[in-house]
Amino acid sequence: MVKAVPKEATEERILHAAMEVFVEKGRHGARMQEIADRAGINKALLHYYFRNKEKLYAKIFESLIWENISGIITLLNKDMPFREYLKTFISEYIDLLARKPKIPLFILKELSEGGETVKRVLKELVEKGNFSVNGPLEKIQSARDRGEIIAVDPRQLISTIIGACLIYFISQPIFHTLFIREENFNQQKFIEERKEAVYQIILQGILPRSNTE
Amino acid sequence: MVKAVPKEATEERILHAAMEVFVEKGRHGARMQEIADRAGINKALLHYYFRNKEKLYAKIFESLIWENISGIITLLNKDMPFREYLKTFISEYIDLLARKPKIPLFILKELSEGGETVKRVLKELVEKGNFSVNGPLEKIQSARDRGEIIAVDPRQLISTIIGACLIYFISQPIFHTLFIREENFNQQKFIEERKEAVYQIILQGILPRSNTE
DNA sequence: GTCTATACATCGATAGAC
DNA sequence: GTCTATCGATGTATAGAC
Repeated sequence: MVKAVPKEATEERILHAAMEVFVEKGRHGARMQEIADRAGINKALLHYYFRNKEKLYAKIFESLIWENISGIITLLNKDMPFREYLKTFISEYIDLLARKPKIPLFILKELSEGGETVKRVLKELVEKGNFSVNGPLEKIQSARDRGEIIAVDPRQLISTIIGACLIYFISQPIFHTLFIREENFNQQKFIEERKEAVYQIILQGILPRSNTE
Repeated sequence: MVKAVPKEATEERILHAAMEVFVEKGRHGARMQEIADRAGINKALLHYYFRNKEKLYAKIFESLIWENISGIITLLNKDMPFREYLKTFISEYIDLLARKPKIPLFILKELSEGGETVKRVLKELVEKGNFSVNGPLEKIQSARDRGEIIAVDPRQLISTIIGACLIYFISQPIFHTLFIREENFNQQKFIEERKEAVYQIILQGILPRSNTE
């Protein structure tokens, strides 16, 4: 037990480097050489730990999509009064996106290109993961039954919320190009404002109205 | 002038094939061989028309992002009463997405990976394109001044609308996996419902309320 | 487990005939 | 303009020493 560095050190370093490179460059743009370099090893060792690029990619994609989906579903399954539920979800999901802004675009693009590996992982994810969206769907349904919100299709509502949260992070380059003129744009501040803006428009959008128009 | 097929035929076929392949496989996943095959020619001819892969890619990316951005901005610049404006934008933008669902994800991913070519094209787009979002921003501002809608940051509002329209199309595989249980899900119908859902939640979200809570 | 050296495959690009 | 054949570069994967 003299070793200060645990056995897993190398494997962990590889996985960490691989995740960076795959997310930055995509499945095909990623180079084994670059992954090896960032992990501080050589290519041969990559193949010793993970037989080939495909298997390494699968590991990375699997862990990223798993982490992401379960993260969102966990947030969607929290139990609290509806308004607080909505506010908390938006706030925490945006925090999550701000921490790792490039993950969603990576996952979505890989899913849409949909090679065999991706399809397999997605299938396994559903079978093993036991991810159920029934909780959130029922939650919205019952808020609607209690008259807290108006009649909406829960799937539509969830789509809108997630889309509203996501858009800034996936469109950041084009958004900044088109909308930002300020020299020193305060991104931190904008993100905080975004939380409030999304919450307000969604909440007001589904609250019942006493006055008829 | 005996030739029935015009000179441009080959070049057009190449561009068409290249667009398909680049959009499906991405910049690095695309293969010159596959482009040649789909265009019904051989690799050498590809290099005869477009010196190399980079230039071919640039052409495709350029035309796609130009078409897309100017499409959205054109929709955003229509002149009509605010409610109708909102409804029309959402409806027509979703129609546009339904027609070419894979383009946005392609553009967003390429932008985020941001190689030199992409940066150059984006820069040229802004300089030459003279794309101004001032129109839409002022439109929202004045609707707000007239009291038709409540006080909102126009940039936040536009982001929310676009995110809400976009989300279904970019997340289609995962959305279907998680939310669709029906054997014969009617996508056409869902998209039509989506238009109405987005319009309603956004409109209600920004309408003034007479009753205070 | 980790390295160097190298085999093997693929792909972008070019030469040269027609 | 279009083709076949081939080069050269790059990238994945393996052999074999330590």
